Amino acid sequence: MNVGDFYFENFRNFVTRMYFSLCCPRVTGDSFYLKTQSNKTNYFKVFYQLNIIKMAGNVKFFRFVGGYVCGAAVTTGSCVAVMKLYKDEDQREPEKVPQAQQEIGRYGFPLTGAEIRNYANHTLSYNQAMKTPRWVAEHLSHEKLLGKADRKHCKFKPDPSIPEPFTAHNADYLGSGWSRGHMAPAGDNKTSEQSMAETFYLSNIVPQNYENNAGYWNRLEMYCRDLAKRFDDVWVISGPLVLSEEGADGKKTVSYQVIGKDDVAVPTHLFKVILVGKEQSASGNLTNNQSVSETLALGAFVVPNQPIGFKRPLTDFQVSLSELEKISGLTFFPKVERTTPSLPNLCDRDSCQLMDFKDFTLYLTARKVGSARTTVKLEKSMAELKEQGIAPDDYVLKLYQEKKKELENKEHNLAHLP
DNA sequence: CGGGAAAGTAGA
DNA sequence: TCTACTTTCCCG
Repeated sequence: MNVGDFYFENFRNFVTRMYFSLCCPRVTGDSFYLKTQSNKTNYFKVFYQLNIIKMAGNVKFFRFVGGYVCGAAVTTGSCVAVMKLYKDEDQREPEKVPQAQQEIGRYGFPLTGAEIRNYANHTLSYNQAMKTPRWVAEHLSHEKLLGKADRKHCKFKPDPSIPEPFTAHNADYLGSGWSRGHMAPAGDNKTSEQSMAETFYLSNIVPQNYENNAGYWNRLEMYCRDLAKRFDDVWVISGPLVLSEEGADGKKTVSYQVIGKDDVAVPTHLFKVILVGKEQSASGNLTNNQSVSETLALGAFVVPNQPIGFKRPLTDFQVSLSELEKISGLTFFPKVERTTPSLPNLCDRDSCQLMDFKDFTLYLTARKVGSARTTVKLEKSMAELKEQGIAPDDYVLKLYQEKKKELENKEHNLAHLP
């Protein structure tokens, strides 16, 4: 789905909601919608702010709805036309609802907000009660991981497409003791500023333990990106879990912290399902008797939302797909054939080995050396590496020497300014 | 790569 | 003078 279609989905959702709130105000009971329903001017104002501005510069949107709809809405300043369109649409295709259901549903059934939401490079379903995503899906490929989009230019912010009563805010997280953990990682979106910025919407964020986020989970995300070098396609679905705990009395209880004024749910665990496609080294096309599922391999992982050291291999946290589906309430990749035998295990086809302490520390050092702004900081990074008993590899050494020259020149010039 | 907090600045 | 935002510095 392109960006225009994405905006159109928001537009359609919004119009549908407004339509329902106009029809049955007593049922919605929602101040946000009630406030607007009795005042057409105000209604249009909100409508305009939320939707038209976003779509104004988008040619694809105009094409999608046939141009005249949006044109009419904008030029006449009336949403009646838009609503009428949807009404007419409904009348063209009358739903055959049984009599009993017609009465039960006279004022509509509850809305969950769990509908699929599409962004430039990720797709998610939101949980309006938890104020976190239910799941976030991505497709990784070698090409899409190239680029130089920088997370320093991004800001965490509420997702504008999530209704205000159901969204988390930055204030919920700040000072809470929990970090804002991406489900679709920023690092998977180096190719586009736009798609990276969208991963910073709080609809893609869950409260995550700092050390877990920067450490084990970070390395798991790196492993996924590494897979994209060896497989043509990598699909990743990530999300939060709240799992039960058995007390001393043997009773099982689900208990989880909530943070901030919005009561954002802190997950006890995080899951990640990884499905890989054809291996890049594979020569030739599929043979006729090779089924699609044979070219796929899958791994499902459940990781506690707490610090996890380097000693724990990823396979410690692997679970069967059916087990994860049972505890998450989700069915993953429903279009994949589920005939026996089950899908090949990712950890049989690939290593499932995360970066070890030495390589990870070298990687972090390379990052720090590359971004050092003074020679003091530069030397400090190298000293820290030595303190941890790790000798710099060729790559770090080369980066260090280049950066050292660069900074010495800069600081020399600065010291001799008139 | 993954994050945060303190310090500094602009505006009411 | 207080608040809100940006810049700078910091951590694993």
